[in-house]
Amino acid sequence: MSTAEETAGGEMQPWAEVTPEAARRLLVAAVEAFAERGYHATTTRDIAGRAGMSPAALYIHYKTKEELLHRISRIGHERALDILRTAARREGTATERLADAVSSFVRWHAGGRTTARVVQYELDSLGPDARAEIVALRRQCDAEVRGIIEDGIAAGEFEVLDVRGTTLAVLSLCIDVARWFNIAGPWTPDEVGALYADLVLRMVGAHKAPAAGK
Amino acid sequence: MSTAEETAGGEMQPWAEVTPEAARRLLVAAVEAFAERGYHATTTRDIAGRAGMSPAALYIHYKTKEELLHRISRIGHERALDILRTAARREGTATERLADAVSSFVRWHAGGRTTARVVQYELDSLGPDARAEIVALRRQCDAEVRGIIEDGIAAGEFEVLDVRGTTLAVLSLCIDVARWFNIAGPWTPDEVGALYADLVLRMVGAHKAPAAGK
DNA sequence: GGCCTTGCTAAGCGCTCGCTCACCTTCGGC
DNA sequence: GCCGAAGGTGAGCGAGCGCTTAGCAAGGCC
Repeated sequence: MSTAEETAGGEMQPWAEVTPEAARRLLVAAVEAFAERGYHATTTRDIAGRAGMSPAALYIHYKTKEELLHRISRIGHERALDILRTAARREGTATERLADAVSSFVRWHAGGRTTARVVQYELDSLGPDARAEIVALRRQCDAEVRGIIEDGIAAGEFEVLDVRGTTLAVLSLCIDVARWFNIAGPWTPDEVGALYADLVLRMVGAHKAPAAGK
Repeated sequence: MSTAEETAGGEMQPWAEVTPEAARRLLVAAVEAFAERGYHATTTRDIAGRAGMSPAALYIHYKTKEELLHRISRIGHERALDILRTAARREGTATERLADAVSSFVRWHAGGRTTARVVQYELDSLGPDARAEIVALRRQCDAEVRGIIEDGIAAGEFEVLDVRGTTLAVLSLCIDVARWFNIAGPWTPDEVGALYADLVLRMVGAHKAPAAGK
């Protein structure tokens, strides 16, 4: 299984780039708390407590509570874009690349559900400047997926009525995995990824099956 | 266009069942505020202000802020179930009924985006008892859609790998409309409903087109 | 050994939150 | 014209919020 996320230069430890260690502990604690209760319902005391520190320690490493959300959101979106971009630009037919993109993206949303929830659903809690930066990253995600679909249409592999709408629906389907996964059913991230890749290929009217990719 | 929502006994004024009028005004104000900022970021002063009343007036009609969310969520879910049930139990082939269910359900999420956002995304802000009641309604929504898909398979109209997973994906796709609609693109609720009905029929491998339904 | 710098804590500031309470209208019944 | 109920208000309570500040322990440098 040589799929997008292993070859994207991504770390296995998703927050390894955050230093020093105390700042990373606080950030991981914030991800968990935000995913569980939501940004506004999470207190700085809760975050510091989960990291085993006093409330004041948070403000040595971060200027505000919102900066924590901003850094989480930016790193998460960069990772998401990385996954999609790697799948979009690998070799192979549009069918294979779309299946890879969807299964990788879904696996990320299912496996890292805590992170993905924060990344995908707490966007409105950011201030205008931070939100604008993140929205730009999201548009790039959209462009990568739309690119694959347009390639598939040009190559005669896909049959799509509305490229823009179908792109949005494909991304929407993947993103919403972060909301329901692990609440509803007994699937592994791999299983959901495979199922969703099949569903998406049907949505774009792909003519031939992907190359046995999981 | 004789589709689910017109024949479901639903009101055109969605909150008509809430009386007296002051209680309804407060509830409508709460829906708007919750949809804009989220439950936890909304203050009781904000809700009362939007309704043109003093903060204390809220507590004449509702015991707590959470009771407001609970009532909104229950009425909204009952409406959603109503839409799906009407489409599921009308006459017609499984293909026609599924297309009707999806397009009606999507139109409701797109058109009443403020309400749908609260209903679909603020579930975790409810306490355990209220949440359990709402989750039961959601399971009934799931059962209605699964029923149509199983009918379609039995009738040889659909080809589906995983009934439970596909059902979940169909509902997920529709629900997520409440998150992105009116942010991303220039579609009307009708257009999104029609596009999504087509996409979902592809997902279930429907063999013949639906009967010209919008 | 004296002395900064770094990373942290205990205490608490100012503020706003959900919610309450004492009181004030308005109005139908008689 | 008086009365009680229903529906409203202004002021404010206790609690908890995001964030700040004064001070402390530890380690490298001279």
